[in-house]
Amino acid sequence: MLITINDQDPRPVYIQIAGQVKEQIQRGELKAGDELPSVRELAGSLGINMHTVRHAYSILRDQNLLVFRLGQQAKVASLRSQPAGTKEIATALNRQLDELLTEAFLLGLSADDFRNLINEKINQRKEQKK
Amino acid sequence: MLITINDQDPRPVYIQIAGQVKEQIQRGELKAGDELPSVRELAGSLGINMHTVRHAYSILRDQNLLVFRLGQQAKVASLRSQPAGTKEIATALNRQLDELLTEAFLLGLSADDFRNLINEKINQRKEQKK
DNA sequence: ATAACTGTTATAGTATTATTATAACACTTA
DNA sequence: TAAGTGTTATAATAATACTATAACAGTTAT
Repeated sequence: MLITINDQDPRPVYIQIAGQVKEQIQRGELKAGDELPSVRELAGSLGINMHTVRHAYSILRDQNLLVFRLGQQAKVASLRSQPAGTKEIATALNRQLDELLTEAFLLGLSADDFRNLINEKINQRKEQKK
Repeated sequence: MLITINDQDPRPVYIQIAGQVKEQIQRGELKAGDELPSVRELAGSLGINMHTVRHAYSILRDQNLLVFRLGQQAKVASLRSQPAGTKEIATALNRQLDELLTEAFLLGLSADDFRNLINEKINQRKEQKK
């Protein structure tokens, strides 16, 4: 669990932490059931307060990415246990995709350029899996 | 220029404004050279302070989306006049695309699912242009 | 020229949010 | 029982966001 705080980053610390943990989950570096460092431990190693870490974790719990149980460390949630369902998340994905497309076209990319870019990235991932 | 402030939104007002203006530029509702409402005018209609609007505009200027000239209202920048060049923006696009891909795959989408989704969206845009 | 607009800069004060500091509580595990 | 979890509560401090005024420098139209 490598978490760093960037003083130059204008975003609050708890957002930075939540973002980094989220990324590690999305990248598969943290898998369902994996334990996170305790709020006191992470806070200690980062030199910040316990509650700031807790705040970060709580946000991810609200997004159903983490699961808390009293007396135990926070764990990465299993994907199936997302009560929000795929529906809402899919709409979020749609929105993000729309934004990305407009941005790409703004940059002067053609539809084919974009398709090629996508294919490149997909192939990169396939190779990494090998 | 329809700009609204959502009190429920945890993000600061200047971020909300900057975000909405940015979206309108990306959607083509605001085109290069279009004038934005003056900071005093927009602030007045939103019931907020001049400097808050200015802060929002300044962020977009730093992103090379707006151009300021003393004595004149802020204008939407022409895309070619982005000194940062396509390079940095392209890396931002790359990063966003990576995040989106991981998120999509997390949701269980296959590579083909994703390609189909992209194609649908591209076709939607082509139809809108007609 | 002048009046009425622009954005710019400066200074200050207030309001809100983020962070820290302590402490006690409830629960789990060894 | 002891040492580790997250939880809750309260309070104080630090940092950020927002407002309030005012003056300045440039533009545009009268």
